[in-house]
Amino acid sequence: MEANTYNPALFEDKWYNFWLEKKYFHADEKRVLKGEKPKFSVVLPPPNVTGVLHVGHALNSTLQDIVCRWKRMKGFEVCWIPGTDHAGIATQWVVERELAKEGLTRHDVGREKFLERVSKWKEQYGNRIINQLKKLGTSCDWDRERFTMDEGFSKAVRRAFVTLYKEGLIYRGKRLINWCPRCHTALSDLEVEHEEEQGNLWYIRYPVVGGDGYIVVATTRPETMLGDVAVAVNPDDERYKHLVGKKVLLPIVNREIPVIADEYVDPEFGTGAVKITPAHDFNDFEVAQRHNLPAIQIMDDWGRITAEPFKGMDRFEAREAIVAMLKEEGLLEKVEPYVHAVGHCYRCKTIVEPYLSDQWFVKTKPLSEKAIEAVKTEEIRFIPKQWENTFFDWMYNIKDWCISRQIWWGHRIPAWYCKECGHINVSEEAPEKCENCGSTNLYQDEDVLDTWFSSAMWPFGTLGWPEETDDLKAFYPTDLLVTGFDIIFFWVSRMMMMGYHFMGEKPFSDVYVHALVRDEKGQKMSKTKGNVIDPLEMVEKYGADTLRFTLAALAAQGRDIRLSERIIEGYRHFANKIWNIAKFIFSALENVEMKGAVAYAPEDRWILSKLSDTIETVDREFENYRFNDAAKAIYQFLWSEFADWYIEFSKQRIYKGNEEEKRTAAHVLVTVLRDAMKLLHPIMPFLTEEIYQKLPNRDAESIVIAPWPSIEYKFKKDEERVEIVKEIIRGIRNVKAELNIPPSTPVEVFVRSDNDKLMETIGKMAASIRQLAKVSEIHSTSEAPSGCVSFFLPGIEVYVKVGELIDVESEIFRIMKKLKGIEKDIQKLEKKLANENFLKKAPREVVEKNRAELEELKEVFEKLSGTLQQLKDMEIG
RNA sequence: AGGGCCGUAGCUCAGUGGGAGAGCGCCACCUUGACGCGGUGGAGGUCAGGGGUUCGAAACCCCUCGGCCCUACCA
Repeated sequence: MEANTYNPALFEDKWYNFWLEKKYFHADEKRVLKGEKPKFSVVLPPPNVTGVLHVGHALNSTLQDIVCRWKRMKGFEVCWIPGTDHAGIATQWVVERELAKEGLTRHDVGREKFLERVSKWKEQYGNRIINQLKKLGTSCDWDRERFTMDEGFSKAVRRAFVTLYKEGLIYRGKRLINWCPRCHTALSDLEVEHEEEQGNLWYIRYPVVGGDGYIVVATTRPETMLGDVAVAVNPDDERYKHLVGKKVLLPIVNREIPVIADEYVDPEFGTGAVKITPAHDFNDFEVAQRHNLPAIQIMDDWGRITAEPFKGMDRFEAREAIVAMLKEEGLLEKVEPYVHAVGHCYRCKTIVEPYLSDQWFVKTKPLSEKAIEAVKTEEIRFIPKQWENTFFDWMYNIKDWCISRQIWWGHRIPAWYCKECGHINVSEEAPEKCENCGSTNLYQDEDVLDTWFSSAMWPFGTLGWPEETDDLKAFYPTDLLVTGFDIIFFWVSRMMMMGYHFMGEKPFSDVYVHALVRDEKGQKMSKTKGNVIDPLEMVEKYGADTLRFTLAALAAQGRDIRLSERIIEGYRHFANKIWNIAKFIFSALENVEMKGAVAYAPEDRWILSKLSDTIETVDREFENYRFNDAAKAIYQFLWSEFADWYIEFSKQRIYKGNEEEKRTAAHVLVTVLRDAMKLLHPIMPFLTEEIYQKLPNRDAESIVIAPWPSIEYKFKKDEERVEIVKEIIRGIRNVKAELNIPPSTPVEVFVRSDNDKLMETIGKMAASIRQLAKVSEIHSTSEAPSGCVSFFLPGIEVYVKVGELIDVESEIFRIMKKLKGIEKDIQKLEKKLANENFLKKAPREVVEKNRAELEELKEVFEKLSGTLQQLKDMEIG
């Protein structure tokens, strides 16, 4: 404790390594199974292996760590399982980009070599984010670390797939899906981001066959007309009734297509006539099915046109070309600017294409029911509750989930096709022969599963499923999930579906949905905007504890966090303050013999009582995931109560007291410090350990496993009396400040009170009052002395003798100002208490409180008026 | 189009039916034996605006304005 200022770099790594060596974070399933300890289990949302730690991760893991460390100290066997996600599309993309630098594509190197390359990449960088988490102090059970593609997990995934397939909940079919022509894979509905974009509505004339004139259709995608199979109108639309059943000639292609009637068409929009392109539009696909129309594909999987006369042209080039050709032929009636939502790939932002292809799907409706029920009955709770709506909204409208991806990095679909009979063999291990015809001529499906399919199994896959492990028995279901709202659909709801289906039980009890971390202007942080705050840089500059405390202090429920380096810097002051509190206490201990009896002074009971209140508050706020309130309570206690008042009080005895007084003060200092460090440990693990280790009253090998403090002290009366002493000191300082008397000028003080207990407390604390308010002497008096400035507190009058220092005029001004304020309050209260409705309808205690307040104000008013009169007399005289 | 969130001190935000609060910033003063990353004292608010419910509203309801987000296949 030699250093004058807080320097976290000197001890953070040291203590983290110590904790790892001691295996404090390792959960013992046997202790739980034997009933020796209650369990508390959490799974860490696995970050992408490609990931680099950002503030969102920091917030996420800090909040979990706070709860886990708190529970650990409360005696729970805490099992917090970390790991990483293989992040199929994202990871593949990173490696493909590397290849591209060498001028290669994945197809050039081939599947096997490519996968080797990805694995190598994962070996090299996959643990980066895990190591970064450790810098933050994360207390995960690293012995249980998992990866969504490790051997056990792969087995779990195959088991789940096969089971769902046999139950008819997974099927294969040719459907229209979202396709990313750049990533070259199918995407689920969720992986498509819709963004408003400025486009056009092109009005195109389709000549009516065997008649005169045209039917005009409006479209945002003229290039798809090559695949049109009909024109649809609303059946009730009088304008077009005569045309239904007739044919029109599709321009450029010169194909005759029917005019059909379908409810789907909105007569109000555009011309009320819609071109139908089943292979390239989701709505059109459905219309076509209702009318038994074929789907004509005119684009390949790279987004290139396959139909003449534009074969080989990119979809957007083709749009220009077709519009130009239509214009030339006089078939383009008009063009209107039009804003519409366009789907983009969530990974590479390429515009996605509805694409007709063979894919695997999960039937989600049957799986969703139990999950919905669980949230309804609060078997699973969302915190804050408002997120339930988001969850329900999606679950009620859930659609089948496309789980096949045309990439290589991921869990390969365990399906083998028979070349002889076409049968699909689905099994966990590669079959030797076709189960239908016995042929050995089999080949495996090329596709892999959506990454979210495996992460949906995270809460039980990490515990060893499908084996019936002790871990599963001890730790499933987990207790808490902490995550961001952006993956409620992707991940949270799917874990619920899978958890109930395979475990027959919920995967977790509480889902705490945390905020999004924005920059100080409220904008999302992004590398392109350059407004990111790098948590590791912050750890280096200010310490992990400071960053953690900042995040906790800002984590109010249901609101985004605006973070700036300035705020983090501000909270380092708090860490520094704690450092200095400890420094003072350790130096105070040097000259004290701790053995022997102690006798509490009033201020001792006061701070111990406050400590108990704080323990109560912190416990409650942690229980309710109100991290900001817990942080605030500790901050307030340590700084505003302990440092500002108690430590100042204690100096009287530490520096000037007899042996017993010194010992008592030291004893209380150390008790409060220890318990306060424990309260703070979940939020600031390193600093609290550093201090705890130096405490003479340490009650465990490490604060990590130290018992959570209990509520032992309740001295309400002492608490109240010491509060009044504080008010006296504050009042004297205030008088000096307002009368422009330098704070250091000693003054004489008289107090008058009928409250013997209070007078006794004042007597005991006289030395503190003299020192802290710079008072020369404090006397008890039975009547108001003259030549004094006075103020009044509940049950006591205080007179400050200012003698010739007094400036009568400014004191008169001061009192008049006060009287004015009091008068206003009295009037307000009198009016309230004159209101019969208030007296009749308000609860009695509220009325009583108001009455008492009024009485008190009236008393003070009278006393102050007396003083004022005295002063006025002095002025005249 | 539907849904949600937010608007409180200069800034960032707590506060959800009975006294308008915190941190930072600001002003003045202080080399007080842990800390100037400190101490003491202080200034500062029509709780976005309007209406309603209530004895009583920053809080509950409705409307308006302003900011943000999510969901959705309207060509």
